[in-house]
Amino acid sequence: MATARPITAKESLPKGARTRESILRVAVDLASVEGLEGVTIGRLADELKMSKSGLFAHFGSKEELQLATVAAAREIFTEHVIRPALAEPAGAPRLWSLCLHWVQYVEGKVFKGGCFFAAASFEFDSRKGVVRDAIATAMQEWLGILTRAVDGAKKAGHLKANVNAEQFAFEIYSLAIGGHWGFQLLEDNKALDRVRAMMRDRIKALATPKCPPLKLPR
Amino acid sequence: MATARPITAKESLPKGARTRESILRVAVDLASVEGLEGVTIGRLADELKMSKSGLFAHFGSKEELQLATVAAAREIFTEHVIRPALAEPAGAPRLWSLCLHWVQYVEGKVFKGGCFFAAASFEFDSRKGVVRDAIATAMQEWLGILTRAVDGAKKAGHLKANVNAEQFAFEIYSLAIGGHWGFQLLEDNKALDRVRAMMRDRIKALATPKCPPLKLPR
DNA sequence: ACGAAAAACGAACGTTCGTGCTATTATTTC
DNA sequence: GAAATAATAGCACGAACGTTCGTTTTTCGT
Repeated sequence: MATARPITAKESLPKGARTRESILRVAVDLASVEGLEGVTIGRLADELKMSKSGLFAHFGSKEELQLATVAAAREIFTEHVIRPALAEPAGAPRLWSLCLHWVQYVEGKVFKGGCFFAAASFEFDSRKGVVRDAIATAMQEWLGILTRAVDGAKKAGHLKANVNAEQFAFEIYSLAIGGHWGFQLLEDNKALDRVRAMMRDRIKALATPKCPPLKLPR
Repeated sequence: MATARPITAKESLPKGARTRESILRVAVDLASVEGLEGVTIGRLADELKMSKSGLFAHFGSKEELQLATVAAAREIFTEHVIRPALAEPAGAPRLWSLCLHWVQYVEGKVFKGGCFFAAASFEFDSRKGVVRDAIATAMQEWLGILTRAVDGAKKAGHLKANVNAEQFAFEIYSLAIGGHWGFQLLEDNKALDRVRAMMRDRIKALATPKCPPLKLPR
C-alpha cells in the first residue's frame, strides 16, 4: 500500500539532497540579513535543529557552503525575476517586466533581508577568491540579461536606435540598487514606488511612438 | 632644547587621542574591505602592533568601536567630498562638484575597499541597533546635502523649476552607487568615467540655458 | 624631577568559529 | 528483511572572538 499517490519531484529526491535544499533556503535568507560571511555553521545548525557536524558534512568546507548558497540564491533570483519576465514578448514589455519583477522581488521580501545579491555584491566587492568570482559572474549575467532586453526593445522598434544598450541597462539597474538602498536602509516605503515611476520615465524618454504603454501596478 | 619647532595640531593632541585616531584610520580602511563586522579587535591590534587589551580600552566595547569607526568615516567623507564641493558657488557648479568629488573619492581609493558607506549601507540595511542607525543617519544627511544642492541649482535658475529635487538627488546618487558596483565588483575601469558622463547628461537634460558648462576632468 | 593619571600590556575567561574523527542511526538496494 | 550505503550525531581540537583584570610603562602637570 505504498506509492499510491503521485510523488512530486521534490519528494522523490534522495534524503540528502532534500536536507541540502532546506539548509540552503535558510542560508540565503540568513545571508541576505547578516551577510554571507555571517552565515555560520553553528547558527545554521541551530536554525535547522541539526548538529553542526551533520550539516557540515553536506558541504565539506565553509567555502563550499558559501558557493552553494550563491548558487541557490541565483536559482531563486532566476525563478522570481528572470523567468517570469522572459515570458513576456521581446521588446519594451519584456524590459519593463524585468524592472517590475525585480522591484517586486525586493518589495515582496523573497529574501528576508532584501536582495541577496545587493548585499553580497557590496560585501565581496573588494575581496579575492572563488566566492567573490561567483557573485561577480552572477551579476555579469544579470546585467547581460538586462542589456539584451534593452537591445531587444531597440530591435522591436520600441526604443530609439541611438540608445546605448549597455549604458541604459546599467542606468536601470543603478536605479534598482538605489531603490533597494532607500527601501532597506532608509526605510522609505515609497522608495520602490518612486523607482518604478523613474524607471518608466527613463524608458519612455527613450521610447519611440511604437512603444506600447508601460503600466504601473495597482 | 625641547619644543623649539612649532608643533602641529595633530602632534599637540594627547597621546591617547592620537592613538585613537590612528586606530580608526586603520579601522575604516579595514571596514571598507572586510565590512564593519569584519573589523576585529585582534586583527586591528595586529595591524597596529599593539595589544588587544590596550586597543580595546580606547572603546570599551565592540559596538563603541563600530560607532567610532562610522564617525571617523563620516569625517573623512566630509573632508573629501562635501567640504571641497561647498567651496563652489551654489547652483549647478556646486551640484556638479559634489558629483565629481564623490566619483573621485571612490576612484582615488580614499578608503582601501571603495566607499565605506556603500559597504556599510548594504551590510547593515536589514539589521537593528545603534550602528545601523548611525549609518542611516549619515546617509540621510548626505542625501540631504545632495538634495539641497539640486534645490540650490533650481534657485540659481540653472535647473528647470519643475525638477523634483529629492527625486533628482536620489537619481544622481543611484548612479553613483551603480558606478561603485561596476568599478569594485565587476572591475570595470571605465564604469566611473561612464557614470560621470551619465550624471552630466542627466543634469544637462534638466538644465536651463542659464546653466554654466559642466566640465569633465582631464 | 616627581608623583598622579593615563595608556599599554599580558594573561586568562567563557564562547564560538571551522573542521576533523568515530559511532550510530536512516535510508536505499537487492 | 538483510546488506550496503548514506546521513546525522557526538565529541574534541586549535584558533579567534569580545571582554575582564591586575600590572607595568609612559605621559603630563606641577
